[in-house]
Amino acid sequence: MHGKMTKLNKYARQTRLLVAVDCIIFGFDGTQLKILLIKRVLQPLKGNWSLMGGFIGSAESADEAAERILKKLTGLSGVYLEQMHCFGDPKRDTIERTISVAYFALIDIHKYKEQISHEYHAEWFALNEIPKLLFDHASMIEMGRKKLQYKAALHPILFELLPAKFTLPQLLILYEAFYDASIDKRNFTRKVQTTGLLVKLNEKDKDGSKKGAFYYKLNRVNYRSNLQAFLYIVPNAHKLF
Amino acid sequence: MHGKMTKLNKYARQTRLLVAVDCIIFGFDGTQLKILLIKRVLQPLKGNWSLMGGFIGSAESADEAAERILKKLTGLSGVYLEQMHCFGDPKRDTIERTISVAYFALIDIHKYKEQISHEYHAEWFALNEIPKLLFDHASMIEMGRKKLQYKAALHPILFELLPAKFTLPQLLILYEAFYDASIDKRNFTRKVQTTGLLVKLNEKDKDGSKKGAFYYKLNRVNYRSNLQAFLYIVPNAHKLF
DNA sequence: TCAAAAGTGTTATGAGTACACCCATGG
DNA sequence: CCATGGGTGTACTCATAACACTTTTGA
Repeated sequence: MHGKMTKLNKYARQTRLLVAVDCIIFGFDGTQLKILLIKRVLQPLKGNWSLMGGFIGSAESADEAAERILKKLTGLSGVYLEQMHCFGDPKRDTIERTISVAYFALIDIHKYKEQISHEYHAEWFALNEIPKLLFDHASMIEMGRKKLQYKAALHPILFELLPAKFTLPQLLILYEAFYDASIDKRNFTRKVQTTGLLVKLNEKDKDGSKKGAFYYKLNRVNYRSNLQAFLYIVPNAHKLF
Repeated sequence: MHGKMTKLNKYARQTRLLVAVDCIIFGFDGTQLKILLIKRVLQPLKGNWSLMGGFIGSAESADEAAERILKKLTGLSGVYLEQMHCFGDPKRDTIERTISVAYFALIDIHKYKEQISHEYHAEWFALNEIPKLLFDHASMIEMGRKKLQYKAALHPILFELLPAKFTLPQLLILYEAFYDASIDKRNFTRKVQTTGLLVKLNEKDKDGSKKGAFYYKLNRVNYRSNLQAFLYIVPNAHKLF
């Protein structure tokens, strides 16, 4: 009994399945946290809103497929992209059984705008205004929101949603929007400052006020080494869940 | 252009893949954290140690497949089982490309012993004595260990590794073993007691000492409602990562 | 009686929280 | 000069951490 023979015995009679990747793409427009959805222009299921997704090709890994798909829609690569969960219900895809590996991506919404491709009829939706979605995409988004809330309460990943230069008031608004809570300005800025993640720039954003708010950028070195560390930026984080 | 037609266009030409589930089964023997591995007795790759796994059937979800596979090896159902990560490298399985969804399970090692099936040549291995493993199973275990350490630092899930009745010294030893650290007994017991997760029984375990240690059991109601809450049982949890 | 493990209380430190006023500027 | 948003300091509270002795009992 050689390998090929046994492959027939053990592997060959198994069912092969379609395997897809779906991307939950988060962005922040300065006021609200939003998700990028596409509208299907082709059959099947034309007209349905859905997450951006696609099948895993025969020579690519799931991570590579997610990057490819994200790039196809946004033009962006090298952005924060994390595998979230594998959705395996046999009835989740109504056309043919498909396993889907959901990823979530955090992007700077402004970078996206420059490179938007209209081919997919993509639109940003606020989290509380998500339209009816294809298949189980609504539960994917719900899980994505929860997991991101969980993770961002412990780790400084929301910076990924901001441009390279941002102000402390912008950062505060982002956290307040995402956790739907008002956060004390003084405690917040102190906490963020003591993390050592920020570098103050000699430049002000005068858009939001007459006085202007200083721009900051990330200290990328400290950022990378602190991504795994617990940094409780959100107040009362331990009571959140 | 109707649905069937488009299914041919869009779905039909996609590659279908084998999709498997692998289970990282953790147990605690009173001294060490261990993982249950099986030895393949058939070709292909006979003699290799590996995680317990199997292909996802055409009518079952990934979660159901994981439960089925866990039950096949341990005889146990209703145990703690959580999806961990989907491993999708096209070269990870050397026989045929297979996507694998890894799960981790926490079981009471003593329950298992009663129902062990010798069919799979299963053995428990301490985490620092894992033999060479099939495919990418070593990295699955490594990720499993890390994720479990992370999660158990925040949530009281290690109770799943203990029998229904356990003593505080046993619990302490479990945490010390898992985090390879010595933990202050007084702080530990106080912290655990104040969680409200434990019910003290009027019975002592006299195995470990002459004096005997009181047995406790879980308050299942509080346990379930606190699984999502942050409970920092491990000291210096925020410096761990 | 003694060895071996179980059980328990106090103090100190530091992180988190609550809270209110001055600053800078453009209109 | 004033309205608007930006920026900062202090005191209190509570959770965590450090630390050592007494109790029980079988051999």
